[in-house]
Amino acid sequence: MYHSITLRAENLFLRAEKLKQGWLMVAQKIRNMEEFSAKCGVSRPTVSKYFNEPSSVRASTRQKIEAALEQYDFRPNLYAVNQNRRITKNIGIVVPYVADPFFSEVARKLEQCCIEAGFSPSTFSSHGSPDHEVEILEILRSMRPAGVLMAPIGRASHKKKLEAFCKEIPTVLVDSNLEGIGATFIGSNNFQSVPLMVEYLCRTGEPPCFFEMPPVNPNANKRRAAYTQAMEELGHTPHVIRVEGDTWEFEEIGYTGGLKLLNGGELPSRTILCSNDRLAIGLMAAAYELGIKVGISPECSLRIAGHDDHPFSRYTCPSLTTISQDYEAITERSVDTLITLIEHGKASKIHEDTLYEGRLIMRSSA
Amino acid sequence: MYHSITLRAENLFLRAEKLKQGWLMVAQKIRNMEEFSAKCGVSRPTVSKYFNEPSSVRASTRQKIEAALEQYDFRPNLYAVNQNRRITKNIGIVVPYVADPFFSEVARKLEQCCIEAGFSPSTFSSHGSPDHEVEILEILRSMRPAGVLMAPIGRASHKKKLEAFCKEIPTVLVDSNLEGIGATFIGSNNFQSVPLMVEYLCRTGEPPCFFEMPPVNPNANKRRAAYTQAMEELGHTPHVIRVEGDTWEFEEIGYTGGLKLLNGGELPSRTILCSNDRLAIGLMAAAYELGIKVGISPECSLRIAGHDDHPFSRYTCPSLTTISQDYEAITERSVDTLITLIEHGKASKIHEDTLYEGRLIMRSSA
DNA sequence: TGATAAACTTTACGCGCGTTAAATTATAAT
DNA sequence: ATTATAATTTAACGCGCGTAAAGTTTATCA
Repeated sequence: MYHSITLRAENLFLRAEKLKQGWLMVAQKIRNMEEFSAKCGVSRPTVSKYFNEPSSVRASTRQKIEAALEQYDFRPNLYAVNQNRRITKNIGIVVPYVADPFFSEVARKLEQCCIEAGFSPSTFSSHGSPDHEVEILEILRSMRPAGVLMAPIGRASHKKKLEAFCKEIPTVLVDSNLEGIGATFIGSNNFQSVPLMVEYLCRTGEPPCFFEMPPVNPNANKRRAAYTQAMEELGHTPHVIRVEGDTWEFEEIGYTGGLKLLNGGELPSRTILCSNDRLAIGLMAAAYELGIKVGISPECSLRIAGHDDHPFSRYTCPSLTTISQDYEAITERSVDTLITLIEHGKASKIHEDTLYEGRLIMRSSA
Repeated sequence: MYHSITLRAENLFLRAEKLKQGWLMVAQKIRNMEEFSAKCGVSRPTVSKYFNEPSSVRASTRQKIEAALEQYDFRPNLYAVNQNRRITKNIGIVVPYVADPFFSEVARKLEQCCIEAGFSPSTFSSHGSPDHEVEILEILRSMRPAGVLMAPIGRASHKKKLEAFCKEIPTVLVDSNLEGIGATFIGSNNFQSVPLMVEYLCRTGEPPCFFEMPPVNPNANKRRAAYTQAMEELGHTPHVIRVEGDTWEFEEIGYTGGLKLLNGGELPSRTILCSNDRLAIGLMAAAYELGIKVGISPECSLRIAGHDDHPFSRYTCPSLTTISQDYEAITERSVDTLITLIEHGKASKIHEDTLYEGRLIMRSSA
């Protein structure tokens, strides 16, 4: 939408300015759209129109403006623009914990989609703290965004404040759903992905137990429920192992919990399905430390599987068998939905939640 | 002229408001500072002063304002504020790749420091693309930030554009230095940390060879040089192994490069020092796949060490021996430096670059 | 060629706030 | 109580741009 100035053009300009001004070595800066429109030979309202939508002006006019843009380095003042537009072109993106590679990937893809759609994304991380999440909402409100893409922390989120926020600003929930909050929810279908994994594990060895931490978000709950259901449907007894921990340091939780579990000797199954990859990574570290071989090969005594296809799960030792969420589809669909919501108002609120299916990624840990 | 019109309209509005308040007890929405100051019983300029610096108004006045703040949630319009302030309270943060946990940690800490100092950070990730890095600079310029904290991509960065940017806006370089660009540089001292590791490795086993990818940034170059120097000082012959790859998927590069290397059979040493942890993680995955035992215990045939203390390196199998950079010190110092730069102008440009020392983290991989 | 629509120019208002100067009031110190 | 000082109020301007209305030019098509 806005045009960047090439370095070459800048240098040419500087040279021309120096020649023109002779003794004054100062390059003339364009201070505002008024000055710039004078250089264009086009009126300010037309230049304004151009910046809002280049195709809305005549081709000949556009050429004049773009020629000037190459010579003079001008961009409309962001704050003046946003103050005067009844609605900004900003989209807020909120993730619960950006240091979690899963969410940094999600954030990256969301950003990309927003930019492609002509919006300006601003990404925030709640850093795992519900208070900080609420603070972000405050900041967002002061940004008057056109809409918000939000992956909430989950169970600990301050739901009433979220709800109030969503009523004010079009918001699409991503990854983790909070019933009745936001215009729509887009995420993955745990009741498809988890049974897929359970079935695979049962088919290839001992039926799995389920390794989880206290459910910080609805996904965790759903995954446990999906596990139990799948096991029962296959005629097996489900076993859920819960470990303590309420931080977002999932690897640490999986590691310390894993040490306890594996030392205890009362393992209900030699196949462990973890509620997410980060937990699995911690558990694998614990197993390694205890000299327990993990994997599908005959000499191994433990199988471990995860969920999410964490970017590093490809490089664990052994590589982690997991479920891959359809990042691309989820992020694209989220942005699309939000934009129609922005453009067509709440009329399109009829949107049903969208759930994408996960893919089984068979590697060597299970 | 138009003020009278505004005032009249406002009176009408207030009257309507009184009616409404008598009817229903709905908390009225404040539209601007004018309205809010009326509710406070304080003049608008004073309220304005309060928001810029609460301690600059009398305690009794502050109480009035804060009492009103509790009743009517009002925040000054972000865009109007920033348009009118000669300089904003924004600080731009740029990292080369936010999906790299090292940088997401750095970004998180930088954000935190900025907030504590009363500034509003905006974080951007170059996503490993120099073009995108330049685009971010354009966006940043339009944000008129008070200053910028920048971890550049490095070798591939468009240096001239960075240089031009830094001349315009106070910028502190973090993590990766570009000679002559920016006001100061703050990072860690590779010529201390790498020798520390080399010495440790030599003392406890076979002197290491150095595993690196094409140096994407000055750090990589310095680490190699530091390795070579340290080896020579200890009377050993340095061996540098370079693997190909120009993306930011370091694990993948380490993995494929590692497979080739370890299959080749021409390994110069059974101890490998990697130029960073992510590369080491990939290499370890390759070793695992080839059935090569990594670690310090007697039955292992390969030692691998990294650099950076990547959040995940604690949970690799085996856990990764590495160098921990002093994140806290680096980020705090960066923000401090930037703020003095902002407040005292370029007068304080005398700042020398600051290098922090790394700590040896002995785990079980080497 | 003339009629009509489309694009443009001119003029002007308003957004919400920072900021300043002068006048006023509150507080502290003598 | 008087004075000096600090804090506040009042009034007003300007930031840079979106936007609207009315008049003018340019393009389009018969």
